[in-house]
This record gives sequence, structure tokens and C-alpha cells, in this order.
Amino acid sequence: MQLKEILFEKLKISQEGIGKTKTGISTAAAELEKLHDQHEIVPLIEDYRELTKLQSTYVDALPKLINPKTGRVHTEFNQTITATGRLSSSNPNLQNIPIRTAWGKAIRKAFVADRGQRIVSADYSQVELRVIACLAKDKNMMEVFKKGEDIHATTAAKIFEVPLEKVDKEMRSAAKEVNFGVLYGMGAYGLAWRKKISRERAREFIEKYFETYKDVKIYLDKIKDTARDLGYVQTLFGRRRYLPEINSGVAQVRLSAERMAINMPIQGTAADLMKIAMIEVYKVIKDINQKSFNHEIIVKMMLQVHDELVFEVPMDMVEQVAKIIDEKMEKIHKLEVPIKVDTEAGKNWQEMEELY
DNA sequence: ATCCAAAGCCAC
DNA sequence: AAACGTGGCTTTGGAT
Ligand SMILES: Nc1nc2c(ncn2[C@H]2C[C@H](O)[C@@H](COP(=O)(O)OP(=O)(O)OP(=O)(O)O)O2)c(=O)[nH]1
Ligand SMILES: [Mn+2]
Ligand SMILES: [Mn+2]
Repeated sequence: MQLKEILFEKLKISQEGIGKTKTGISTAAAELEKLHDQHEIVPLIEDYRELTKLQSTYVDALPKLINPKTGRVHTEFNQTITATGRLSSSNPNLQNIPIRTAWGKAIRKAFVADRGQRIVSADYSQVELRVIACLAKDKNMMEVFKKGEDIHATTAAKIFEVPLEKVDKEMRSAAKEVNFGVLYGMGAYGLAWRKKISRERAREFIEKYFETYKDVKIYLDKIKDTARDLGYVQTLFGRRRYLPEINSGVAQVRLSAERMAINMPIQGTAADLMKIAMIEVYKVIKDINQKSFNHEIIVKMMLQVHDELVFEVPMDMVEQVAKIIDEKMEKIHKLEVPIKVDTEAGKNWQEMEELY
């Protein structure tokens, strides 16, 4: 029995303003939120959805996949799946471990370092914004990064209408969706719907965004033009994505291809930078391990999460190793803006403390 | 028993 | 007027 039948047929809750799917009425989380106060069952369904998702995908699944020999969960990193050059992870996917909600954080906390070890994580700061600032040679955006400012935080202050100092981690995270969404072609309608703001405010935000970063706008338009001419787009390092549908006569298909076209060079360049960084970081880690007692592998590169590398490091080496990794990643390729990496360490993947 | 599409949702 | 992108996993319901 489907949830939509219960809500809209049995309980006869109004369908006013509720979005549709191909087959009927949507019961997605954002739509349920609208019904939150319409019936006492709705908040319970929202909680149920979150909990069963986390239970089935992570709590039930991951412990079964612990390798008895290593005591660890091992993933596969796929190198030839994505259209942009990113890796993907499967069986299980360890690139989508929860972090957002309280229960999600509890799951992430289960990823712990071995005895005497610490988890070290190094994540590129605002990575695709830095990449696009360079590719577009956008004066204003490059200036922002040279000054060491934070566009996610700035956007959060605007969307939530609070002073910059009042922006917390959760608000900053929510602002990422706005920054990347707007960049990659989100409309005023979509922005208003996602952020629960008026269409007018959304429209104004997008307009000012591209007014502020007008070279970005010009650059994105130029990518579409060259995609139409050549039939492909490419990253800074020449990785290509072919997009034959960019010249489709069907507007929906063509516009979709245009959004793919503007995203790929940015997401792909960030992926290229990370892949090069992984090779270089591996080399220095290998050197460190070769100098260890009995050439034992003591520093381990464990995971890649698109713009983040996760390591296991002996606790007495954390500061030294983190510094080497951090510098290698930041200097991986000379761009016209500084590339910043945020490095953290902790006993588990949830309770991490920033280094330096 | 196996495959498939759709909806929904986790992450970057 | 509309229209962020990239993935993978689970559940459901239907078909082979
Ligand atoms: N199109 C799109 N790309 C996203 C989204 N979320 C993340 N990304 C991409 C762009 C980010 O630069 C990149 C890495 O994600 P992060 O969570 O590390 O964010 P970012 O590096 O921008 O900020 P940070 O300083 O690390 O908190 O992944 C999204 O909602 N839409
Ligand atoms: Mn990042
Ligand atoms: Mn990240």
C-alpha cells in the first residue's frame, strides 16, 4: 500500500500545491513538509522516512559487509563510471555516509580509527567555486578568494537574512545548494521551492549573483556556445564529455544538455585536480611508510569523497603527516586563486577537530 | 529467480 | 514560464 493512497485517498488530505511525479502525486520530503500541520500523522511519517532510510541503507547493511580478515568495510572505487571524471564508490558506497541529521551523525561516528590511530581528513575548501573563478577569470570571485573570504557563508547570511557572524555550520551547508544550484542553472522557481523563500526574492538573488560574478555568467554562456559548435565540453586538463543532445530540437532535452555542459568542465576540473593530488599524496605517504620500522604501512589512504581524502595515521604522527598532505594538496596545480584545504583529525569520522 | 523502472533520499 | 549537476542504494510493484 502506497503512502500517497493513504494520505490523499483514505485521509483525504488536500492535494493543493503538492508537486507531481510521472505517475501521480509526490510524497517527497519537501512536499510532506507542506502537509506538516495538516494531519497529525505527517510529522510521524517524516521521522519514519528518515529513520528507515538510515536503518536499511547503513545500520543494517554495513555491519554485514565487514571483512572478517581485516575487520573493515571495503568499498570499490570505480574509475570509468561518471560523465565528469569523478570516481564513484559502490558495494558499499562509502561516498554518501550520512552527516546532516543527528541520527546521521551517529552513523558516521561508527567509522573509527584503529587503536593508537587517528582519522585525518583533508577537504578542498569551496572547491568548485575556486575552479570556476579561475576558468571564468572572474575578477570579483577571484578577489573574494584572494581575500580569504567564504562565499558559502556569505550566501547563507543573505538567504537566512542574518549577519555573517550568525551563520552556523548547518546554514552554511544549506547555502552550498544555493551557490551550486544557481551556478548550474537552477531557476527562481526551483530556488524558491527548495529554500522556502518567495519567488521574488529568489529571482532577485539569482540576478544579483550573476551581476556580481558577471564573468562567470559570460563564461557559462561561452561553454554552451562551444558545446554547440564542437559537440563536447572539456576540463582544464582536456578531459572531454560529448553532448550530442545539445543541438536537440526538443527544448527540454536541449536545456538539460546545456546544464550538463556547464557543469562538466567545473566538476570535472575539480575531479582532475583531486586525482592528480591523490597520486602525489600517495608518493609522499609511500616515502613515509618506507622509513617506518620494518617498512610497515602505518599511514593509510582510506577513502576519497570527491574533494576529500580520508587517512588513518598513527596518533603521534598526525600533525606532521597532516601538514605534508595539506601542502601537497594545496600546491597540486598553480591556479590564479589560492587553493585551500581544510584538515581535520579525530578518533572517528564524526568528531573531528580542525588542525592549525 | 531475475530483471526493470520509478520514487525517494543519502552524499559531494 | 521554466530548469542545479554528479553518483549509489533501498523499496515497491510489475514483467519476464
Ligand atoms: N552541483 C552541485 N554540486 C555540489 C553540490 N554539493 C557539492 N557539490 C560539489 C561542489 C563542491 O565544491 C564539491 C565538494 O563539496 P563540499 O561539500 O566539500 O563543498 P565545498 O568544497 O564547496 O565547500 P567546503 O569549503 O568544503 O565546505 O562538490 C550540490 O548540491 N550541487
Ligand atoms: Mn570541500
Ligand atoms: Mn567535501
